[in-house]
Amino acid sequence: MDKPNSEQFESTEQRIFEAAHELFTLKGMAGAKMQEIADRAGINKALLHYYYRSKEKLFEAVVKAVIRKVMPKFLQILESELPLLEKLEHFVDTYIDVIRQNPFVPLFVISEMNKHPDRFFDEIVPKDLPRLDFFYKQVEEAVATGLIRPVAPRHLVINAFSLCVFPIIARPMARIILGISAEEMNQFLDERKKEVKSFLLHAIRP
Amino acid sequence: MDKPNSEQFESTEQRIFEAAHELFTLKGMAGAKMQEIADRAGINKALLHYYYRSKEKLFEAVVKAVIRKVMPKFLQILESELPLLEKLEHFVDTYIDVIRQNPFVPLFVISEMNKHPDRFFDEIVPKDLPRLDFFYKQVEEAVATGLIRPVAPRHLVINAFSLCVFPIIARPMARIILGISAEEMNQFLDERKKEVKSFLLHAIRP
DNA sequence: CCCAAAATTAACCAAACGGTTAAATTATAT
DNA sequence: ATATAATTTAACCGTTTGGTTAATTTTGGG
Repeated sequence: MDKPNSEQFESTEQRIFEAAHELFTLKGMAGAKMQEIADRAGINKALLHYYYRSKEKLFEAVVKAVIRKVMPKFLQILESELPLLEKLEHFVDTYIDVIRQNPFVPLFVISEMNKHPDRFFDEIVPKDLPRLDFFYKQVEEAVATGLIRPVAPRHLVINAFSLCVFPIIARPMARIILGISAEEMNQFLDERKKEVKSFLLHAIRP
Repeated sequence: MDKPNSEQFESTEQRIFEAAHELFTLKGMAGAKMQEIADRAGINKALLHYYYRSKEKLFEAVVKAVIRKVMPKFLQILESELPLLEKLEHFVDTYIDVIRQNPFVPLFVISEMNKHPDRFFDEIVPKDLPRLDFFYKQVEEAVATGLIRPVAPRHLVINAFSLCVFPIIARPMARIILGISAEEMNQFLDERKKEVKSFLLHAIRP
């Protein structure tokens, strides 16, 4: 007999993980309840403890997976072989796209990192994260050849991240600051890729 | 007889509010517990319900006070009579200062706004928030006179906010991205005011 | 000094929570 | 087919949580 359930093709463990991912990113560790996760996964609550021993373990699994998947992705763009200006444009385009598709993930990561900084540095963040050595060198060379004005490479990185991430994760706050409707806000975010690229490149031109 | 307690000069209601403010901003609504708040305020748990009827009411009181105090402050800087470029520098200086002194408040506001957007727009955000009409006009004039290159005023506002706020609220994440120690991160944030001002002004120069 | 109102507390309660257990069901290999 | 292991469930347990109650203490005005 077939089960009456809908998603037959993922394993129970996967279903649990996805439900947990959804609710943890939406409500945080304390806000998401085990029963809720079980309901969303369409299984009994005891199964959560069968596959993941405790709430903390389940939470850690989600956080670890998110970080290990997302973090290297963007550092790799910065470490790629593209010319500096193209690279910055590519970074903005792909980063804004991904964050708009998963708007809750970055805020979740930032929040939980602030609540338990030690855990992250000790256990969760992968030790083999790409360093930005190549990118830094590239910036210094661009400064030396006069392609761009003198800028501190580390600040450039953080500025690029800030301009991409913040308006999306702080979307309701931005709406209030600008005093615009939800539709206007959507339009505003649609303009962002172009505006951020322009802003970044103008900021570093010689 | 004097009470053995330390802060004699604030009312009980104030003490409760401050304890709640501290714990809510630190742990969020779900993460902060009523007993914890009572302990920190040095009073019996029932007093929380005596002064504020429920956890939600207490939470709302804190959120409302924070927003009503912080939000107009910065919009007013943008609406002040200063010349545009000085105004932007002043904005960056004061904003970065305030956020570094209360690093958890903006993340708290952003998080809770994302969790309950409706409540904020309906109940919490003051209806008389300053509009940025004067600032927008000022930017357009500066563009017309050639003081700055053509920029979309609303994007300029959000860019300024992003560059100031994000590195501070995402401090642990920034540390990981940059791969630097806690002390280096402090130094990095110390450099921020100068760097952001420079970055902003270079980005909009003609 | 007295008394009514306000402030504060200890004890308690029901619901929600994370977690466990033992039994039942399903899958797997022989 | 059958025995064994893996999976799933219903029922339960102790603790924590937000909230209440009734009694006690403190306060302030007449």
